[in-house]
Amino acid sequence: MKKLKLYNTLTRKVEVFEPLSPPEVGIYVCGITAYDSPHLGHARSAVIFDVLYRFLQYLGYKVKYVRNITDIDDKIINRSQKEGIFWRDLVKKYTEEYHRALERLNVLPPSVEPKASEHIPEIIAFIETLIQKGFAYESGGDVYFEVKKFKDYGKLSGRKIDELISGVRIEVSEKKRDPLDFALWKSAKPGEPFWESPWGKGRPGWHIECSAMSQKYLGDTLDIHGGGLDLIFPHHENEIAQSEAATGKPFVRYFVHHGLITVNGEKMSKSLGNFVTMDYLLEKFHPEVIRTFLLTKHYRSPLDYSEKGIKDVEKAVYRLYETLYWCEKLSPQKEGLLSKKARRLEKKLSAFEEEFENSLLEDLNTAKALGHLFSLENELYGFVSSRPSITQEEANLLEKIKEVLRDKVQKVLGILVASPEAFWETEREKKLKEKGEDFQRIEILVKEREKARKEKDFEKADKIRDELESEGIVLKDTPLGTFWYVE
RNA sequence: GGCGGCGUAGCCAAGCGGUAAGGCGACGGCCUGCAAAGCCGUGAAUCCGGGGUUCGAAUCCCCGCGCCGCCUCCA
Repeated sequence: MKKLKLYNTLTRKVEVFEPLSPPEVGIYVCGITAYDSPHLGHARSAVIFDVLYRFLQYLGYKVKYVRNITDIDDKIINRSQKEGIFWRDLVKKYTEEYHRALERLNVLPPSVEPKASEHIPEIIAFIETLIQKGFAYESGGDVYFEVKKFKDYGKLSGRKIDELISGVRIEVSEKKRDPLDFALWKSAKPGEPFWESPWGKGRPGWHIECSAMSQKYLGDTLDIHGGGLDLIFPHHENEIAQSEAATGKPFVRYFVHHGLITVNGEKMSKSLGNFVTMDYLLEKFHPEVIRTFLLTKHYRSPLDYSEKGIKDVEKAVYRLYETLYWCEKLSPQKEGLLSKKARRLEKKLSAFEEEFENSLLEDLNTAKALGHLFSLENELYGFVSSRPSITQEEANLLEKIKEVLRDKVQKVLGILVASPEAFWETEREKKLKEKGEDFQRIEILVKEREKARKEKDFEKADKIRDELESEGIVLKDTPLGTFWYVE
């Protein structure tokens, strides 16, 4: 089996990935807290780990992928009280919105998607273990984890306990023995949702659910634990403390953290108000364009969002689909071997097969993999757009290319999954609708112009072309006919 | 202040010690009824600045400058 290299936040190095018991791999990823609409950042997280999930399977691993949903916490309670909605209804609404967006982005569902509220017994049992082992204490209906008792605290984020103590920004509570201690269980105030527990009515703290649920579904030691960079501290640090204190075993072998989406260089977030919701983006751009955009940069780097950035990627994706469109249209009409150009294409294809895989093996370098894809596409486009007919051998080559695209690009990157016909149909209609244009009318004009050109009525043909151009419609005449798209 | 990261062509972005992928855009020639597209080709004397290590550095080390993230909920 080929070896994947992954950057491990625990060691701050790129390491060869060796699961605990191959070919099984257990992955746990922090999903969302369902209290508001998902934005591009949430989508990036889901898409990155989706590619990891797919690629590990491609390499031959048997992957169990767990991605949780936090469905009970302070933000959810606040929001539901503010809006006067039952908290479960609020969670349902945003979870559905999240799922809808991911489905359109062709993100595979995880093996399990556990919710905190459905694992209260496991969470309570976990907390009881921590109390028994002396790592946690009850205080006025709350339960806290005593950070000082866990000597490895800070090993993930590179923080030292003494330095953290001087930090004054941590919420101080008289119930805590130490400001660093964090809540495992919070007692319910009147009107708040609650569950019965040995410490009275209350709800779990945020960090404990991941320790309890990951253990339930994946065991004491996870092969991979993922999430955004912003979760390193305190969330993942606290998870390590809880889980290792409870089991005495290493919690995670590889911590994988991705970079955040920025806008003008600043983190996209609710508090800055600079976020774009997935509903908005999906309305505006084809899901594959968004997915491709999210893969154009290495997962650990920040990705700056701008509409221009997505537009650039859209053009590249358009070309990909135009190429595929012509591929479908070409059929063998003559005997014969490969032309010089086709031979070059053949070479490019075998280079691509190797490079594509190598790129992903190197710490999941999707940006590089896409680079190779575009390079192959360039050669393909040149071949396909310049000839009205091909030979049988050349047709076989095209079939081979399509097969490679299916096996690699579709399967692992999760893009180029639409049929070219369908892609262009939805894309043209959507863009025309935005402009208030009628699809049929454009189709008729394009056909009329083609007819006029055949009859050498160039005056009429040019008039139509000018008219369409002024409406933002781009025409491309090729040996196979006229192709058009909306800018 | 502590910890971490980033700075590569007009814009986006790979590159991780062996002589600068790819995308968007630009330019020249060919092709074309004319454009677009296509074809062929051009484009970073050089990787924020300055030192150092090395036969060799965008890549490693040191010092600056600039930007960002985390240290509080956050993908």
